[in-house]
Amino acid sequence: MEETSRTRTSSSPGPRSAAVPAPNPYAPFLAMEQRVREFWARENVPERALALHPTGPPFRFTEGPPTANGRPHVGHLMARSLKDMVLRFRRMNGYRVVTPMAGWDCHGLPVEIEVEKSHGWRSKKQILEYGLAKFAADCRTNVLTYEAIWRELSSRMAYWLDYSHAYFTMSPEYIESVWWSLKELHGKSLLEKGLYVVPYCPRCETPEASHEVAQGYRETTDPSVTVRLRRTDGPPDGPPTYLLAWTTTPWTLPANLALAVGPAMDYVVFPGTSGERYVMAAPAFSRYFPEPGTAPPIQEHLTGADLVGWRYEPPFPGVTPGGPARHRVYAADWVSTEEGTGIVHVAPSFGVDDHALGQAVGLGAFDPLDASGHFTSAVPLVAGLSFKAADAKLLEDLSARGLVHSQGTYRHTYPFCWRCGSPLMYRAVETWFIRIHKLRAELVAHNAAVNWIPAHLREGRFGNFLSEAKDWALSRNRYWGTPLPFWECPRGHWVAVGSFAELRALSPTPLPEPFDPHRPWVDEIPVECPEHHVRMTREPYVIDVWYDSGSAPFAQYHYPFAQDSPFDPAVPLDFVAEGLDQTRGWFYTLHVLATLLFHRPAYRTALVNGMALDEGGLKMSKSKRNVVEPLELMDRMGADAPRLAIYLGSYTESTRFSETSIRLSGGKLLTTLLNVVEFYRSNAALDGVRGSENAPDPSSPLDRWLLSRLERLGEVLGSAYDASDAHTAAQEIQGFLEELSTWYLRRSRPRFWSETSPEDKRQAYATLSYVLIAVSRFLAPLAPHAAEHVHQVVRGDDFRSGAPSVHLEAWPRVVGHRDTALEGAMARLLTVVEGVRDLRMKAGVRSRIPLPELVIGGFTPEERRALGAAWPGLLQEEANVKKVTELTLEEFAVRPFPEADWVVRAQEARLPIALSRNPGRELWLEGLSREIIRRIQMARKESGMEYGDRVRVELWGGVNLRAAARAHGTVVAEAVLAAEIRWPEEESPPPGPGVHRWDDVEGETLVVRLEKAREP
RNA sequence: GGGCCCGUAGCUUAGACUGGCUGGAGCGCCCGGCUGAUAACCGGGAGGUCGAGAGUUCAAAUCUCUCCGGGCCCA
Repeated sequence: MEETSRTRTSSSPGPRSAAVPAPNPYAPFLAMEQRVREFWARENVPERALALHPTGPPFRFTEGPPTANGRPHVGHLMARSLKDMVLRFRRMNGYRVVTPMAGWDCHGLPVEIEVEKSHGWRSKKQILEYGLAKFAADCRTNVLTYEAIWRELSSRMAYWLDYSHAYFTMSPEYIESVWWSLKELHGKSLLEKGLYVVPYCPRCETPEASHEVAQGYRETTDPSVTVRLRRTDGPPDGPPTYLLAWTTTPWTLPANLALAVGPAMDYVVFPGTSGERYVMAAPAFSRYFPEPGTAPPIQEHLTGADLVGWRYEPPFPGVTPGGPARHRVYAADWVSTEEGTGIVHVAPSFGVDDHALGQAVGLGAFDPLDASGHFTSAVPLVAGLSFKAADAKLLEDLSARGLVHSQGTYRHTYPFCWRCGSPLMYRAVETWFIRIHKLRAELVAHNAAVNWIPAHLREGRFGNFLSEAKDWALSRNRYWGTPLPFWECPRGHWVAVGSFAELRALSPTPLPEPFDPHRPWVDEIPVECPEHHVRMTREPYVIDVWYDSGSAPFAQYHYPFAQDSPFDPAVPLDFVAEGLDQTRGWFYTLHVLATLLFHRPAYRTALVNGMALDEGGLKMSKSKRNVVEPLELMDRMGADAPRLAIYLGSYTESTRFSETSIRLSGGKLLTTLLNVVEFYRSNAALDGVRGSENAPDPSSPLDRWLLSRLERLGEVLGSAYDASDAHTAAQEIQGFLEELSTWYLRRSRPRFWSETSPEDKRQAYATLSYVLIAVSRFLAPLAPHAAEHVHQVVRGDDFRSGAPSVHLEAWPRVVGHRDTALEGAMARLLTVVEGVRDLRMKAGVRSRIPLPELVIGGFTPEERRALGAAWPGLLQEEANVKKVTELTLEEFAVRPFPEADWVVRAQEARLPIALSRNPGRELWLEGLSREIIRRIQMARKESGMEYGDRVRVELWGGVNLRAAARAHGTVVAEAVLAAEIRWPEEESPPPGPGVHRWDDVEGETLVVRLEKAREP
């Protein structure tokens, strides 16, 4: 890494990091990725990769469209890393990904609100004043605000998507497909218009769907009030009796039309301070009067059924219209006593249960609010006030009239508009509904076939949501969206239009060319009823944007209108992946539409990542200033380190994101890999070797072990990737690289420098290059840049023009290198190696000094056979001993090892070892010669010599050092590439450049002076 | 209030479905070593009430229940 990175860093900083001159520890990553990206761009690798295997089996995929006017965050980095992993693996295995098309979610409130903000508007009315045509144009412009950033995110992290054919949910073709689907649903009688109580945003003046509401729950404090309502049909001479009702929405009290009680529940009657009588549920009584001494006496016990039919005076008499059924007590099974008084205030316009009760007993509706949630003149006291703002004034008035029994505040979670933040209200409005509940059973059945990752979602979060699937409130009283394609005839029926051709046929005038189906233009088309030949009007709504994105699998292809659509209505997608927040978002709408339209599951596999948290495990939010910007992260660390960190971590759970954690996981793996490759590159360059991907057949046990280990890795990876399990894949690769680097390579290093065993050297190169090329493919789905780097460097193509890319290569085939016996035996050998290190430390003899003999006992004949003839040599080098003696367990047990000469490690009963501890003068001198080598190497490095430079060396030292150098002069000269080694006569060296001095080399002083030798 | 997920060493995690050796590894830390990958490598060590408690069992990190803490979702 060192040399190459030094020359490359100058060109590496991206546009954002250019301002920060501080040295970046990830410069090697950045430099590597920069070169790779340039290569990809020059060779059009992404385009070619996406076009691979045009006739291969399809792997069906749909990219979930991000909202095009929002910025990407780290969560998208997670989801996209996972998607990329799966798609790359499939491509490597001959599949045709259908299709890696990017997509944009273009419609809806997010866009409208952005445009409203840009104009500084405060209400929906201002949109109309501005003009719908201009507004739609503004929305269209706003949609792609962040397109460039999204493209950069994809490109920078190497998530290869086809952006040039991206689908837009606002395109006429897309909308036409959505219209087709709506007509289908209409044909199946799954669409219905009616009065439904829905979550309603008064600021946006539109209902929201349950999956939208799910985005916006927040903790909030509301007033909590208990009102007393006087019974009007009691005995005329008795004291007044009051029913106590509790609410946290005082603004709904003017709309009160009834009270509800639990018919089987117990109620008590107790006296007030002025002789009046109160009624509430028995469990509530003990909550209202927790101190036994202060509770009033209970005068009477009643059941709920006793109360049913009572009449009472409404909280706002004269304001709320009366009626024969109104302002009476009804029985309801949903009344609870856990909160409030067990007597529930019923406002049919503002609650699901209230509405249902009103329908059942004929209460009708009374809704004193206008579309924006402001009181109309129906309630003069608060006319013009918004519903929340009216709370205080209404309470004041109730209090003045003596109707407030008690009040306080109530802390609870309450839904707010997921886009504009206004508190929502539950409100009966006229809306179009998809009657999902009718198909609940089918929804649940199809879910059973989905391979959820993690699996618990099937029965858990997603399954629960399905089993109580609510009808889908589809219409929105807004402007920038797919218009609802239903036209109403004045004669009282309506016509669903499923295509532009149908619209054309119903219109006496030709459609404009080109036709934009958005509002207002769609509403300018005159449409005639085919039966009655009168002008029809379109239902004035647009539809929920989530319906748009849920339509992506077919609408992105303009199905069923396009001639060459790859969409097959009978077949689910093979794969989708998004964050956990989409469980009730996109995953849900995909599932619902697939079931309703095609009667099949939407996808076979759904991979769901957890949420991205900050370093301390907290949710990222702008206000906490703990948001990690994915592009900034990659500018600093590159893409592969964060990607690997994602895979290595437990991404199906919430995951912490920080530079530190990424450095320690993904960065570490990457460093190990790059170091191994750099070792290979620098040596191969010196030896003029080019990597080969032909399967080698080496004789060294180390090589054969590595090949076997590689093949085992391939097997595990194959099944892990096949199961979309990036975590296992990444951890396996990490483990393999660790063993490759710290065992195989450490032990094999001398083989690459050998000038005496050319065949062994050739085999080492052949093995290592073969393995690294395989690793580059194993790694390609996870770390696309690093994989390409390895591929280019090891094959010797080195990014030249026309060089093949790893991302156009196939998954490696199994060639039969597996040798489990060898793997087992090597593991045993490793325990011996560790044992020798331990013994050397106990003996106090450093590794550099050779020792005469290592005795081991207990290798089985099978293990010996598996390791082959060469293994004692392996051990000899690793242990730095002159002789390895093999004994059986029995022989080892009876052989004496006197402590003066031996250190023994016998506790490993099945593999005992003994090491002779006294080197003797000859071996000690040999060790000393290696001390000299090491010092000269350090001097070489400090002097900035290149690996291949030949040098002239002058040495000064004591008698032992001289003796060592005399005995091993040739070895020393070879090792340090010395053209000449001299021991000058002068007592001490002249001062000057290239002089290095050590004062304690085994007790003597060593001085080295170096200079570069002239080329011979 | 309900549902789902998570909790293993300072950090990242394996083991949990299918109970069984002394709960394994990497990073970090301490001691020592090594030096043609060097912000690398090797040996040794300290560090764990497996969130807590109860139950089932010859045996529980693992199965069951309760509780605590965190996250997400719902009402």
